[in-house]
Amino acid sequence: MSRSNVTLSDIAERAGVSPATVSRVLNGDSRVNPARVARINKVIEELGYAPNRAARTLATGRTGLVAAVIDSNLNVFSDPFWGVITTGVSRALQDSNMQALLMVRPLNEVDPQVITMLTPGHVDGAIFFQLHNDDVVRRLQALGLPCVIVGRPDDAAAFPYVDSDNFGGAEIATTHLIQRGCRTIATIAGNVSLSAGRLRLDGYRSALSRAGIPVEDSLVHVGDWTDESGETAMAELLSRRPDIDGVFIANDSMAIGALAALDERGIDIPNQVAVIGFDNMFAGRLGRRQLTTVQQDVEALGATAASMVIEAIQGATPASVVLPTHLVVRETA
Amino acid sequence: MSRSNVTLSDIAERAGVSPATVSRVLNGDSRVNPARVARINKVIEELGYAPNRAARTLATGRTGLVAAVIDSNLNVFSDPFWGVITTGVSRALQDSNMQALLMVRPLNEVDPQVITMLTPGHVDGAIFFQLHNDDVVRRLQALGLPCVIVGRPDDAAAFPYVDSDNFGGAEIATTHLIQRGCRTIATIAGNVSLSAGRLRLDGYRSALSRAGIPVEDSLVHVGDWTDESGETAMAELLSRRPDIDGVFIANDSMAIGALAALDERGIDIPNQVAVIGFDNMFAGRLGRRQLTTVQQDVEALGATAASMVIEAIQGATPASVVLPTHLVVRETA
DNA sequence: CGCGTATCTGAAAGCGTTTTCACGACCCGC
DNA sequence: GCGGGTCGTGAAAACGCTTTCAGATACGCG
Repeated sequence: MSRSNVTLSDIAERAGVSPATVSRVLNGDSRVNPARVARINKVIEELGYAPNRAARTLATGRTGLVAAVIDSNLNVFSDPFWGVITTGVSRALQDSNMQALLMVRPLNEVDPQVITMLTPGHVDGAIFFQLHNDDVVRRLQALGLPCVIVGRPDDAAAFPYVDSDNFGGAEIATTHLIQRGCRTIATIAGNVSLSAGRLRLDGYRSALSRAGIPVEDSLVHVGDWTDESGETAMAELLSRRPDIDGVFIANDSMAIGALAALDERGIDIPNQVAVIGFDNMFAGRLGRRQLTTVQQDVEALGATAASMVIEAIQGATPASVVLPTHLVVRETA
Repeated sequence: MSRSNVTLSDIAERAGVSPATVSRVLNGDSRVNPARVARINKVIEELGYAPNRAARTLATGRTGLVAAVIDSNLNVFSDPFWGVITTGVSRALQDSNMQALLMVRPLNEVDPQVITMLTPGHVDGAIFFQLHNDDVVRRLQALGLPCVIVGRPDDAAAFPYVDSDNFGGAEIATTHLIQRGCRTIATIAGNVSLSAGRLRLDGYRSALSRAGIPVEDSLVHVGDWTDESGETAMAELLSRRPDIDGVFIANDSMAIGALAALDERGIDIPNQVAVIGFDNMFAGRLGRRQLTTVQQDVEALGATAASMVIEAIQGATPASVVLPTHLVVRETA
C-alpha cells in the first residue's frame, strides 16, 4: 500500500487554494480565475501530480476503461488480425485518455468473470469481436453497457457494429477476373454461417450477375477457411469443371491451398486460371508467387470500433460503419 | 453516473451484520462465524452483488490491473504472435482475478501517457514486449513498479524476463540437419542486434562445433527477417557455396523466401538441400510443401509472463524463465 | 470464582476525487 | 445607493470499500 503519491490536496495546500478549485482546474472548469489556473498548473507540474484514477472513478462513476472482449472459443491462431485490431482499439482509446482492458474468455455461456467485469461500473463500454451469437451482448446491452461489435452481427440492426466491406471486396475481385477475360469463374466460399462468408459469396454472385454471366452452382464450393479445405475444394471444382479459368477464394489461407492444387496439375497461373484471395494475409510473404487479394484496413477496424464505443459512452447512438476494402493486384490475377 | 448497483452496505443491512463483517467474508477472513458466512454469502448470491472495483482500489491501493505494454514502433504486422501472447497474458491474469490493460505506445521517448499510467497506483505491474531499449523499464522499475519482460532484454540480469529457448531451438534444428547427413550447412541469420537473432545464430554454431564440423563464415548470411531478404540471402549463399546441402534459417518468413530461391534453381528439397525454419508461423498454411521448423509455445510465453508479474506484485523476485522450443519435422528436412 | 486471553464483531476513520450548496464580492441598472 | 444578478470560491458530503481499534462475549486456568 505504498501511497507515495502526491494528492490533489497537496496541490491545493501548496497553491493556497481549496481542493475543489484544483479539481475544477483539472477538469477544465472555465470559471476559475486565470491567475489561479496558472499557479495551480505550475504546482501540478512541479510536483508531478497525476490524479488518482480509482478515486476519480469512485466519485464520477466512470472508469475510463473499455473492455475488448474476445471469445476464446475462436482460435486466435486462425486470426492473425486481431492483434492488429486490438492495437487500433488501444491507440484510439488512449487518444481519448481511456484504456483498453483485454478479456479473452469463453463467451458461449454465462461466464461469471465476464458478466461481473462487464456489469456497468467496472468498465464504461465494451467492444466484442466476431461473436458467435448475439445473446451475451444483448443481455449486457440491456444492462445499460454501451457495446460495439467488430464484424457484422447476426442481427445487424440490433447493435452498432463496424465491419470491412466483404461484399464490395468480393464484388470487385470477381469483377477484376471478368475484366481480365475470365468467363468461367468459380469461387471457394468460407463458412456461410459467418456473415463474412455469406457476404463474400454474395459479392461474387453480384459481380457475375452484373456482368450478365450466369451464376452456376457447379462453380461454387464451400470451404472452412483452412488451406486444406482450399486444396480439396479446388480439386473438386476442377474435376467438376475443367473449363474454369478464374477463381475467387474467400480467404488467403484457402487460396494457398488452391494454388497448391493448381500447381499439382501443372496449371499455369494466372494465364490458365487466375486466382484472387481475400485478406491480404501474406503480404509479401509468399516468396515466389505473390497472391492477388482483397485488402482490408484492419487497424482502422479497431480504431473505428473505439471511436464508436466512445460515442456510445457519451450517450449518442453511433451508426454502424462498413469500411472499404480494396483489391491488391499482384501476380495471380 | 447510474449507480444502480448493490453495495456492500446493502448486503450488511439485509444480512443483519455490519459492513465490516461482510467485507471480511468477501476477503476470506477466517475468523467470521461460519453461520454468518453462510448467511452473508446467501444474501450476496440473492442480490447478485459484486464489489466495486474502484472503491476497493481506493481502500487497498491495488488496482488488479497489469499493463501489457507494446512498443508501437515495432511493426505489429511483422509479429503475428503477439496477439497470441497477449491472449496468454489475459487468461492467466484473469485466473488470478486480475485484468490486462493493453497499451500500444511509442516507447523510445518519455511518453507522458505511458509514464503516468504506469506510475504506481494506476496499475499493479507491467509486462513489456520486445523492447528496443531497457531504459524506460529501468526507470519504471526504479519507481517501484513490478515489471516483467517478454523476450530477452539487453541486460538479462537486470530484469525478470521470459523467453523461448532460441539457442536450444537453433541447436536442435541444426543437429537434425547433421543427423540427416548434411555436411555443408548454411544459415540465414536474423538481425543480430536482436537477442533472438543472436541466440539463433549461436545455437547453429554450437551444434556444428559439437559435431566437430567447422563453422565457416562463407556459410553464414545475415538477413532482416523478411521473405525478400531470405530469398536474396539464399541466392547469395548458393552462388558462394554451391555445395550447400542444408540450411537453418532464423525465421519462417525468410525460409519462405529461401524456398523460392531454391525452387527457382530447380533444387530438390529436401534431398539436395534440406531446409529448417524457426517459429512455426505457417502451421499448415503453406499448402503443398510443409516447412520443417522450430516451434515455440507462444501462449505459454504470455501466461508465464503473467505469473511472473503476479509473483513480483506479491513481493517476490521472480526468476527469469526460458521456455523450451521443439522441432516440428515436416517435409523440408 | 475471578482474571487473563482468545475469539468474534462493529464503529469509525480513512482512501482521493467530484460536486452540490452556500456565501461573499462585485457589478449593473434603476 | 440599493436589490438582483453573476462570478469565483470553499466547506463538506458523497462515492463503496478496507482496516484499525476497541468492545463484548466466551473460555480456560489457577
